[in-house]
Amino acid sequence: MPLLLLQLRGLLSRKPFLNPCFLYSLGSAFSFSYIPDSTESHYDLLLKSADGLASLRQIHSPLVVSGIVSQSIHLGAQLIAGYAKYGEPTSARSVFDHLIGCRNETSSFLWNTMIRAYANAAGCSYEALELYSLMRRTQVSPNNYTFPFVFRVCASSEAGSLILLGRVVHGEAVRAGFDSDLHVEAALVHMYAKWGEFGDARKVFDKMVERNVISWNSMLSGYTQNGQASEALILFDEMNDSNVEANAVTALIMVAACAYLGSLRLGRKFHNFVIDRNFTVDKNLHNALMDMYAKCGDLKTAWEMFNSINPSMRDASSWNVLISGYGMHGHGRETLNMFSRMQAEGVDPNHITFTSVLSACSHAGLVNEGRQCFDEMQKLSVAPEAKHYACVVDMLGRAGKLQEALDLIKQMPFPPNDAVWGALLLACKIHGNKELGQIAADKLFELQPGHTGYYVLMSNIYAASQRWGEVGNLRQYMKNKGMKKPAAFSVIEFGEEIHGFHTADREHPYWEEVYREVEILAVKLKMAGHVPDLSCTLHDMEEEDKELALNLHSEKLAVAFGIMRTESGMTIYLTKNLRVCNDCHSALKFLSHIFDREIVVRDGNRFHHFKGGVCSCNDYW
DNA sequence: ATAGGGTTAG
Repeated sequence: MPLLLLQLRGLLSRKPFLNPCFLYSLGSAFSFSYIPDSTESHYDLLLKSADGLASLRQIHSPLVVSGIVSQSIHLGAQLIAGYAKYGEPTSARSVFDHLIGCRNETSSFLWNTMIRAYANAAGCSYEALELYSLMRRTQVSPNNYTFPFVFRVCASSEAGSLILLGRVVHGEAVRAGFDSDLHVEAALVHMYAKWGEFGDARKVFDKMVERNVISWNSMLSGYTQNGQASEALILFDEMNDSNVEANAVTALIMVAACAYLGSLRLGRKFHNFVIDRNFTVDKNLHNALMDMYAKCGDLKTAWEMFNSINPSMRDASSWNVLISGYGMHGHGRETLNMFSRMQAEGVDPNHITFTSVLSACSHAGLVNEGRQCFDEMQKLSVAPEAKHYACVVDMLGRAGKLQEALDLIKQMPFPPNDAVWGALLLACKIHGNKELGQIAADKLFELQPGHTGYYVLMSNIYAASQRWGEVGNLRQYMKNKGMKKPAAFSVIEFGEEIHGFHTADREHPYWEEVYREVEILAVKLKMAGHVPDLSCTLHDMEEEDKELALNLHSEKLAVAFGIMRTESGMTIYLTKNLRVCNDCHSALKFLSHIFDREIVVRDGNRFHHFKGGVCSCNDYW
């Protein structure tokens, strides 16, 4: 055993804080000639303690010179994994190519390591898949370690829709006989669930002999990420009935599901679940809980949770959750104050922070502040992305500065996406600008031909300027393509009860009573001065039908039910999947005054707090 | 000698 190795071992056992790489560079600096008799285990130790790209490269070159790397796939794999860890897949690949070139290597191990290196590196999905395909062409067999890496690549969001390829590889795993391996199955469940292919995910999941918490979590998060949070709740009950115990990750996913649904009661239930099970509340879970309280209308608790974090432990993500929470409730000034405090406390804002701040400015109509913020982000070298442009266009557009919004779009250094044009289209609908709206719509129909919302917006713009012919054409087009206007849906929660209402709902068990209550409310509203806004209905109806249709909007049914069923003075919490229409917004303001109740509504875009006849959004939404 | 799940915007 060479001297250096003995010394290293000795030193390390006595002083474990000493990094052998440091000693090694010391040795090189004094020209100790240890390299010629260095051994595999010597390098093994060095590689294990390499703590950065520089030290890795330092070890790499003598390894090549001595020729040891060509003899040891073990060392080669360590180098590959090391380079991958420090974000250098290209260097990893050169080691791999060198080894494959000189060794005629047929074991799968090195290939797996290299595929993993690509799978973990950002933006290397294509390389990972290409290597997998090369592996098969070179007659090296993929094994139970290979498939999970490949499925993870197919599941990764940067890789677009790789689900088809995933299915092909799934077939290959079946033929190779690895499809009932626990890890392969878990990776498959994750991949299918991630892409919302619940049938296939379920098929793999159901036939797993050993169904563990990881696979359950994959299914649950798949549902939540694909907008099916209520399915996640159902599955969670199923999990409870199984013999698998939920863990802190399960709780995190479920808290996020409640945030999505806007259900404070369920959110609290899962918070208690975390406490009862004594789960460690790490930073992520803490943030998820804060976010849930903010998104369920309970800003006070979100704020308290934020304050319970030791100030020195507050990082960008905890600030981001708080800032976005205040922003979506329309508290523009407070949001900007928090943004300043964040910077004063030395936390660097990131792209998410700026999205939240810009959107807060948009909600609160703080145009100048928003413009400043957009300039500031570029000074802080946070590159504006499409979502930031979308927020600014939204902000300018809502404030009626449509031309400025269009000018900004034209100045963008990359092609605007659907979010940007969508913001402009919405602004055109609010301000009734048919010409600009047409420009935005043409782009959107090209970019997202299947997105129903844009057609609905454009037809609203035509309708507002009485272009019935064009309204008809658009509707006919949608009908031909089988596109349906998304159904409005409102949920009201009180005590232990949750009730959902569609537009003109006749399925709710108490719909007849609710309809009677709505009629009573309509009379009270008129007496108080509310004028029904008939523009919120389809044009080809009789006038009286229009008024009736307005009264059956889902939020009116839900609020009527709330007024019937809850004690006077109690705050009413509503969640709606789409934006509130003008007529409902006005009606809710009057109702909050007539019944002297606070009504909190989370619509598809933001919160409205109705109290004493006014709304926290100042009619700006 | 290599393997699986998670939050934050709109």
